Amino acid sequence: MQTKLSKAYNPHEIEPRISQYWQGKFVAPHNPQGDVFSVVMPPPNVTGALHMGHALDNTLQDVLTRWKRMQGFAALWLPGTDHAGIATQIKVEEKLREEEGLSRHDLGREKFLARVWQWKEMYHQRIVGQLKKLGISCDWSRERFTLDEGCSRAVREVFVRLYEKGLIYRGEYIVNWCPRCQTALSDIEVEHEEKDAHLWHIKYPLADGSGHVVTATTRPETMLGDTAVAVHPGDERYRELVGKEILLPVAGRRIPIIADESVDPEFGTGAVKVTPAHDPNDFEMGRRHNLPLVTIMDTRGRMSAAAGKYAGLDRYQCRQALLQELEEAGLLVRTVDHRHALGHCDRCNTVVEPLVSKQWFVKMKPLARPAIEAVRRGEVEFIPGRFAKIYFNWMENVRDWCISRQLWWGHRIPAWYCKCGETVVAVEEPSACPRCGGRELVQDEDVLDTWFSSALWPFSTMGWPEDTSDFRTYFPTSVLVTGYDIIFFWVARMIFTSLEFTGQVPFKHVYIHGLVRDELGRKMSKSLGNGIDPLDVIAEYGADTLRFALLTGAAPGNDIRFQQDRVEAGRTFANKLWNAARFVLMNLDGDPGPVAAAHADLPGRWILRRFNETVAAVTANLEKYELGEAAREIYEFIWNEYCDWYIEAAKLGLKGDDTQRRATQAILKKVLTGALQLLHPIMPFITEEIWQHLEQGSIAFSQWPRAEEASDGSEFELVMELVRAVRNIRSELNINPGQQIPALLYVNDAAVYAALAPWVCHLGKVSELQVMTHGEKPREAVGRTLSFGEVLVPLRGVIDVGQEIARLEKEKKALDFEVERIEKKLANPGFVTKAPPAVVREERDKLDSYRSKRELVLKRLADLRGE
RNA sequence: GGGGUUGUAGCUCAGCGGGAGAGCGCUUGACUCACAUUCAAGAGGCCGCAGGUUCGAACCCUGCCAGCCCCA
Repeated sequence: MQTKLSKAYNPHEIEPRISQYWQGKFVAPHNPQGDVFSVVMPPPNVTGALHMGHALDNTLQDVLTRWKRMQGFAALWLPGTDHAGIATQIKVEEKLREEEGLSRHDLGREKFLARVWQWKEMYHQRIVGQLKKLGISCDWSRERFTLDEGCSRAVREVFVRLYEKGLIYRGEYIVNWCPRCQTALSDIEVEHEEKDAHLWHIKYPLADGSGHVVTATTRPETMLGDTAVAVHPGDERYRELVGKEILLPVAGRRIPIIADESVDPEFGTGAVKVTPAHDPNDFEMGRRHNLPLVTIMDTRGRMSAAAGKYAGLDRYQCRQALLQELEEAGLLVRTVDHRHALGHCDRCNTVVEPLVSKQWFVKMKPLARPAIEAVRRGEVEFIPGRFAKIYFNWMENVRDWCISRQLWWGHRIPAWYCKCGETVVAVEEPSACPRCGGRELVQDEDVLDTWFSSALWPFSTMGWPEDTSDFRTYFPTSVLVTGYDIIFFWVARMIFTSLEFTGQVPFKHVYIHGLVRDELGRKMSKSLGNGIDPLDVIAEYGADTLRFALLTGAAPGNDIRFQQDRVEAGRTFANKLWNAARFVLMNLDGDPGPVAAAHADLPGRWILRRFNETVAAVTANLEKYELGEAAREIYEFIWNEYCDWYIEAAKLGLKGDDTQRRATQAILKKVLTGALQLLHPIMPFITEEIWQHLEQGSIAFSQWPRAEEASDGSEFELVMELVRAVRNIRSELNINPGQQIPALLYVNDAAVYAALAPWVCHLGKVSELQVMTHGEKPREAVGRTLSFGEVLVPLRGVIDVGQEIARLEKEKKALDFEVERIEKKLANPGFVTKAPPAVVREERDKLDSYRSKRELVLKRLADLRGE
């Protein structure tokens, strides 16, 4: 036998070759005519390798992009990577410490940055290689990096403009500080974790010696920085004491008792110590009451000189020592178990310390308002829609964004300070101070939050602030595809920066997906060691299979469990398709030409109709971003209809005369190539490979199939019903699938059904199908009631009439139930008058069908019982 | 405390107003000339619980129970 394809599907032979073939083919047109589709890739961090989440995210984008490209859109998918400030810096610092025992300070800023660039080059290469293995069709000629020249220019431009508008400011505020990373963090970089802890009740004596107040705190060590004690103004217990003074134990300072609405009288004792320099709420309270800031901790979480004798101790050591001293002094009233949330650095998991320091902030309220409205008006649409609620919830309560980081790896803040006290904020380094003319300007040491540059990604990558043709053509983008975990970090920020600087939304749709979890539903993480490397899966099963596994069986926005079973299902599907193609190729001799509708046989007409219905269904699902449903739809068509029914039926057509043979070949080919096209966005490699055995050029640039009006072919469904009935009987009688059996078909119109006989005999392994309208029915036969008649398989000697009677009894009971159910429904006047006429008609048809089936069953029962 | 989300076949999940579905697993039979990574037949579900809306509810609404997530 001569075949053009190997017997089993082998992705490892195909995928690298096809990858090579695609090289450079997905460059988006410059200045295109017609409709445009554009996507910017959420840039992976250059910290390390890609994980399953990236595989999912990029698969989704690739499906959309390939589909739109095939639909004839000028499609741009712009790739890139993110410098990932703090994450990357930590990695390089770790490496430096492990391999050379050096800190970044040992190297100095310049040399350290050179190392980070080396790291970046290496990991960037790796990431690009991984993305290519996934088979994604992005435009590598337009690849960007958040720290490249263009993006950096955009960052400075945005910073300067916001500063000039008063939307960026610098000031001393309390921020989240990571004592390990030695930098400020924004609110959302802090992860809250519930932990069992204690609430300590501490006696604070009044300065006039007339008594004391008991305060409750979870952080006794900060009492050294207390500058007040606060109670609720309406709290009768303490009314008399407001305005008096406390003599702060240990520190020996006098501090006032104040009244503030923010104190919860129900919490603890109703009196709280106020430490404006070490607690965000207290900081606010301190501003309201003009309390001084007493900072008693340094940036490493150690007690500072202001902590007196406790100076130099770690914050937790200090806590223990201080509690002991209070205990001994009889000031520790009681210790209560208490559960509360503690903030942790999302990069290194160290407990974050609220600290007062000078940082840069973005004023959020004025920027958030238009961003909320744009989503409310539907200019940006979240898919699924529920994620808009999450967005609103955050945006409406957003606080100012701390954007400075005490790191080296990132965009240096474009602010310069002069000895005269002047601050210059500019896109380019100023040569002299505009106020005093001094030339010794020093640039701010800090860099910007990574997300500051990410926020500009959809337009900075298109060339903004220049008015480039890409920017004019491809911005705003069509859709952003990303996970729900970064709606706040990224999506929200892109929307407001884009509205502020381009006057347009950055994307029309936001397609949100879930997280990829492990087989047990746990988050994949390094510490658990349960991560599955997408490259391992590709190495074993191929990228198509991985993509298929990620797409199927998941609803938009929901988390996915990554299951081995699903991957294997993908592989068997690929193999199935491969072998279907193999069959077709084996049975084509040259190009069969276009389908001649007039010569299409019954199965041919049927599969053409089903193909067109599938085109419509797959396309409609893709329009709705129901990618998993689209995948399921094409999967079922290929496997259950094309392979299981049409190919089997076509074997008969191929044995016919030249006309029949040619017509069958044409349909086999047309439906296969069409199905390949529908599947191509999902499984690009295998479809490209098979396509090239059948057609010219690349499937990636072929035209997406259109649903055409096709001949009906629905009588083939009668064949299918009949064949299933025969197989069913065969199974009941334990007859081998290979053995031919005779069958008798009783129907109203013999001529119509006699035409179906060849297909029934072929597919059902029926030796002879006798079609009749009346006549004696053999007693020793097993039957099935059909929607259009009755089929009997007569086998003298093998058949137990008693068993057949029992089976018929059972069937009668089931039909009685159905008939009764529908009769009741139709007897209900409410149903007949209020339900849509089509539904009522359907029910009537069903009733007729059940009744006539029951009739047949009853008659057969009577016959067998000899009544 | 606020917001979100999930509860459907043994497992993992689709479906989300008019006759309960898929993959895997399980049972039975078959090496049928594209494919045993296969084919055929089958077993298996008060669609979390209780109310409500509706001619009709697994699907919409409310409450409850159980789980998960985010924010404070």
